[in-house]
Amino acid sequence: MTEEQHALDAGTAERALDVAERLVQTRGFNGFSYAHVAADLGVTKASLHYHFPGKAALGEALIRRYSSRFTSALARIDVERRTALERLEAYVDLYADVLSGQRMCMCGMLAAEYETLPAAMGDAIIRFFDDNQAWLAGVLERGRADGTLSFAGDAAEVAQAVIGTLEGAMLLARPYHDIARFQTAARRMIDGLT
Amino acid sequence: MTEEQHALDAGTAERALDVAERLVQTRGFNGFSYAHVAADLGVTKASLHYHFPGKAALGEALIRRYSSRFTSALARIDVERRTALERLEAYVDLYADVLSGQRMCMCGMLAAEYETLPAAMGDAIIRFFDDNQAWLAGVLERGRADGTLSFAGDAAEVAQAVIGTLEGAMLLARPYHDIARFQTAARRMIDGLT
DNA sequence: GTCTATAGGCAGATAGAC
DNA sequence: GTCTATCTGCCTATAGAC
Repeated sequence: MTEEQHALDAGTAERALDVAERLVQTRGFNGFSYAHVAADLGVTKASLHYHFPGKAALGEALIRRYSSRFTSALARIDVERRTALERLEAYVDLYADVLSGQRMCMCGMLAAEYETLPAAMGDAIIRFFDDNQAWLAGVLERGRADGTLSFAGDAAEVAQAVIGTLEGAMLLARPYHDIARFQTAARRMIDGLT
Repeated sequence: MTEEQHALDAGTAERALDVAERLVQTRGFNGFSYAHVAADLGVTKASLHYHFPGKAALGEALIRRYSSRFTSALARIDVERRTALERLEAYVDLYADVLSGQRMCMCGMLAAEYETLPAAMGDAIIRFFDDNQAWLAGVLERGRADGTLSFAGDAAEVAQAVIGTLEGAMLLARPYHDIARFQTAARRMIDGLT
């Protein structure tokens, strides 16, 4: 089954996650409601409550799926790219793809709203960034060891800085509707590591 | 009249802005209501509607005041700091001060919610970042000219990258309740320019 | 300027039929 | 699984007294 077919055949729960994910990434968790999702899906709010008991559960499912897909993407990069630089560029492309869909990184958006979120969602967001940082730190460390990357200090710190740079660049590119703004910042960041 | 006295004596409108500003910076524009502000102030919602006809007007007033104060802060830096590096560090301190109050940069928070905001607020946010970028580009350009800073390419691009780095670092530091996370990223950024 | 009272709408959520 | 119907509460906002 192709990915396209899967999207068409997906059950209500999965399609609800698709719609809710887009809404969170464009409007924020506090900027959408069950009514929005239901209308877009052509079902009633009550139907959604069958699949997700409440908005908190929906939010947790959103982060779970998003994190899982991100982890898979990182594993794919490990397989498909050889050098640290290529892996770094592929990582940046993950963000660029999100932004090209007029969206913010879901966990970046949720980080902004952190104070208002159910505790379980907050914990999951932290884990998302921890996992990203750990993966990136590994790439950076190996790149420095084999001489293809160059930076001073702790790889974990640089990994943090990389994630912050990408999230910040996305945050600012969106109001301007200008993906080039993101690409320029990302390019400068990578250049600073080579 | 001292600033402290001013804060104590401030009229309802000004105090409402103080409360709303904090709420926007911690919870987002879609994460607070007139009821929150009124309760914190000890007045009724109707009273707030006398000072600000609607939430959109309140939001515009918030950005207007925030931008005005930021502009004043930049002018003060121009007067009080001499070198480009000192000005850059003072600029970073503006952000650090916001974060140390457990807050996100107001315009960074609003940038995340951009899609859901009244058009006038969106335009004002764009102007805020444009003004910041213009000021920073000037500092960077002069620093490069006198040899105290070192970077390649367009100063305006670097200014964008600096703002993005700081906003991104704030965004990520908040869920961790860890200001050091911000300071580390800011320090690395400045080191990359010297 | 601030209040009480109220309007109209949308939020998240549930009960129970089909 | 999905529906209709309904609930309670909060939202933004207004009218009019003091």
